[in-house]
Amino acid sequence: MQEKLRNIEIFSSLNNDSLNLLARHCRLVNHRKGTVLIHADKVEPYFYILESGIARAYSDGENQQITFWFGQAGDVLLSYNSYINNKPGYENLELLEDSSLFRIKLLDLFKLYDQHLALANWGRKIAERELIATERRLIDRSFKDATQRYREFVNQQPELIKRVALKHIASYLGVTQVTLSRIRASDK
Amino acid sequence: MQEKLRNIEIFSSLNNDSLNLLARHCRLVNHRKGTVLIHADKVEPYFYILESGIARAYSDGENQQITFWFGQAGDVLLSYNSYINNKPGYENLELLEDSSLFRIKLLDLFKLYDQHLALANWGRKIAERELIATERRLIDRSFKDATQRYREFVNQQPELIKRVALKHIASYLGVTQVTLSRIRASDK
DNA sequence: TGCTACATTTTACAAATGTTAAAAAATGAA
DNA sequence: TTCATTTTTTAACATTTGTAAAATGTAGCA
Repeated sequence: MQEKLRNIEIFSSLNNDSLNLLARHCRLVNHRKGTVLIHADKVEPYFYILESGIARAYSDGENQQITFWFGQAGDVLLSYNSYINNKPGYENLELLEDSSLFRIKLLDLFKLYDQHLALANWGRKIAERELIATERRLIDRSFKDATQRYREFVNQQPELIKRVALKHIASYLGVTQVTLSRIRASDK
Repeated sequence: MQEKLRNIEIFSSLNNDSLNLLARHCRLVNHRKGTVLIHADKVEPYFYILESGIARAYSDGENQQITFWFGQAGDVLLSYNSYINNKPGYENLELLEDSSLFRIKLLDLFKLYDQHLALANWGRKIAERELIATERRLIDRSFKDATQRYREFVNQQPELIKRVALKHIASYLGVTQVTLSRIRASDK
């Protein structure tokens, strides 16, 4: 198992001992496109690391769903809200393609955090990294208009543009699908 | 020092030993309103915990500044980008009132993270908590219009409304000051 | 092939927000 | 207080984005 994990960027800061500890609790599972791995209205017992495939995190509103995160191979799929507050939250996690994932029990992760310094710091860095990315997106909503945000998304996430439905990308960028269509039309 | 720290909510999960370790590196400093404690174009050597006063984090654009975070007594003032990537970033931190703050050298914090399990987990939880708050704000930008965002801000942050200039609150909410004025006018 | 469901684009119109400039109000210092 | 500065509001107009509905495109399947 640890050979497979070793290839994933997010584990590169871990030495072999720490990685083995994680790997011991790790199981490789497959799920089909459309599977909702994490439900907003439940406290889910697992977190995942994408081995292959694409996922999105979304939040349900009255009339719409907002996609606020995309995950690709190597990314951690984790409902931070349910995991920190031990309560159902606002995050759903859905697979947008048939995927294979490493699955780990959250209880095991917590135990590792409480026993193993390197893993606690690894978990800290994952959250910090995600925080910076989210903060930047929030700032970009103010600094950049929808057209700029779309163009940068195209440049920075060429894989996602190819493989993800535009309706999801529209809500990720903070506009309606109609607006996204207009942007794309004027970009030709 | 640790008696003072003990009163701060963010330290409540730490036992006395851990808190003492932190307190040993902690110095209480005072700064005047308007002081920029952390500059986006520098790698700053300290992080702070607000003892009293109010602060904002902002990012500079060509024609405007975006305020993306407010801090009040008990909050951690930290440039995550500079601290994670060890590079200048996008975050400025300015005091909006005369303030007193606990100041700690980031190098000391890093050492503590690498040596002390409880503190590493403490740092992890701070980042995770901040991540959830930021994620929610990003989602709210899509789900709620400016009027709703303003009203919720008023309800949830009554202190900030009283003490912070509206121009900063406008940019925090993701609208121009003119729009915020209109919302306030129609709310009477 | 033709049917079905779903995704995307287009259109026309409405609503929200931005821009610019100026006036009014509030703040702070001498 | 008075003056100068800054903040906030108001106004008029431009632009962007949203909404709803129809048209078109696409993929899978019987």
